[in-house]
Amino acid sequence: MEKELNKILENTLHIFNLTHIPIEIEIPRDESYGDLSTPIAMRLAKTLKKPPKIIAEEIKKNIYENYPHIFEKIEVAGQGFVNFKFKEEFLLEELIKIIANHRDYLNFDIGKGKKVLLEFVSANPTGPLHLGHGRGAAVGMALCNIMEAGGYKVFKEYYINDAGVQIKKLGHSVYARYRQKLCDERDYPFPEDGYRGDYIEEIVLNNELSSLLKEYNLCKDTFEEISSLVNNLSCQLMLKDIKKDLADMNVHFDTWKSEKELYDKGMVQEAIEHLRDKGLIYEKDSALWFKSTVYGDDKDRVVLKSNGEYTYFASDIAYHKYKLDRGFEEIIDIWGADHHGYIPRISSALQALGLHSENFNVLLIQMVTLLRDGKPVQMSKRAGEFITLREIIDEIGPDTTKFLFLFRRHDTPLEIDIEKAKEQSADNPVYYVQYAHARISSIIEKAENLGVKLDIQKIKPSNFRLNEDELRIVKKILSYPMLFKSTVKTREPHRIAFYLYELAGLFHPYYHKYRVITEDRDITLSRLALCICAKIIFKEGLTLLGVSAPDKM
RNA sequence: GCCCCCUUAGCUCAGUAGGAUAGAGCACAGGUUUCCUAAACCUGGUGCCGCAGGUUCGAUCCCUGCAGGGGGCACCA
Repeated sequence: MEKELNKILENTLHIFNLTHIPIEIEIPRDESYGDLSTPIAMRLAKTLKKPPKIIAEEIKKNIYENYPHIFEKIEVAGQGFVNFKFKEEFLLEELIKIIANHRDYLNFDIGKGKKVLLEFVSANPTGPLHLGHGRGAAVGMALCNIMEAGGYKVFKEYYINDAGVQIKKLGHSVYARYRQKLCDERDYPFPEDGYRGDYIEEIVLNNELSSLLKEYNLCKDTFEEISSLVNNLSCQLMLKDIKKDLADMNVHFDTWKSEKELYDKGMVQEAIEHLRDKGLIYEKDSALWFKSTVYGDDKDRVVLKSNGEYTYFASDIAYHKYKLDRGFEEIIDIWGADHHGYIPRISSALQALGLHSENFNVLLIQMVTLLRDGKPVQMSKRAGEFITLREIIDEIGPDTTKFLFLFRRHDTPLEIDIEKAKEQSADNPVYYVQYAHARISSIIEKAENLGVKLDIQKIKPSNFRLNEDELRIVKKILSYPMLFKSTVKTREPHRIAFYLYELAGLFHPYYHKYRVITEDRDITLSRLALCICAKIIFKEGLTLLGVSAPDKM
């Protein structure tokens, strides 16, 4: 609907010898202002040196004359808005088009095949995923689906931080627990900064670890002797759990990139050399520094410490270089909001490597707090007391978990009330939306059983009989493209979730007020068409969010 | 001290890349089931959009300052 208006406005402005004018179209707040509206006359007032109302009148007159079959009413209002009300017939034609070819309606070519690397979750494999990771996973997966529907080519990658001291701590913790549990050495010292969570014990008691270490005598060999083996195995087992959590959330990655591999293949050194060749690396206090200030960072950053070790930032540079080397044109990283301070330095590195800053985007994911009985559940990672993503998925199910993660802008803190999430009531938006889909499915099924079937080839707008409530739903459905485009542009998946919630909020009352299957054949077919369309949208939206769209509940 | 984010109805939050008279849900009160799924629906009313300036035809939205809340500052990861 907005696409047609856009074209019409473009043609109209062309008549006035105006080309390449950005056309804004919006849905007016108040229904009485029409279906769509444009403030274009106010925009043009300056260039044309005419009052906006005069311009608006000219636009109105012109469109009225040339497109009498599309508009019911065109009005000039306010300071110069042009408000459009479509003819019912036009709206219904649009509806039929959706049913006839919904892929065409739901997919867009905003990205024009642009290759995007989307990196998300990337949690250190030193413990189970927590809620924040889950939120990042949900947002990442949804964003990927959305951008692909928007014509981008998106690759999803998980970066495994398996090279640093954290992995050593993990291995050391596992080793110490092993001595304590399986070697009868209850007093074996546990590393002070080790990981104390129960999951360490689970790794130790896991038969897989024991069997993999059969050839070694862990009770005799010192940690130093077998550390690399234990570190590695612990990391592998941890990753296995992480992969399972993500798989159960239906989150999948195209590639899992290991940090350790970057070192083993000399890519870290290579990346630093590359920057050195560009004159962006210098030595100070026997350390190597990257001139990130050249690209707007507050201060230069160390890449090679004076003790000869690379910083975490060094491997990050190498990793992001690797992203570019594979030909990706846009880099999107999804991070916890506590990492926001890293944006300038990574952005600097990418710019130094030749990427324009607008092609690097970071989505920051804010904290998730869990409420039980209305009170926040205290979490402390050091003491090993925290609620894992796994526990929440098991308790409230993956669909609810994902939807709740996506029912808020990603950069604002989120509270999840676990009692409410389990309630499966109106407090729980995911059920509200899914239920609308299930209800529609049930209606369509019933109609089929009664032998009522919509023949899309034969149906014409003149067959339709839709009332005011129904037209409101039709318009909401027809506004999907606008919503979708804004979601792609802003990279804010929550907009889809809110849209679906609003659509469900129109459908449920409608369902309650009217019956779809009636004695009147035309009315039945009309309403059925509306239902089929709504179902297409619910299904699409939920799928984009990674949430299931059940036919029965 | 410096940087980032947040501040909208009693509560939780939207607000369509600057538009018209700022919206939902919850909570609270009352009601609805012979009917395609009651996990639903209907009827009730609320706002110094944190404060103060600025930009302009127009600001909840952009800029500056201030206040309150959260997060971050490293040759940690």
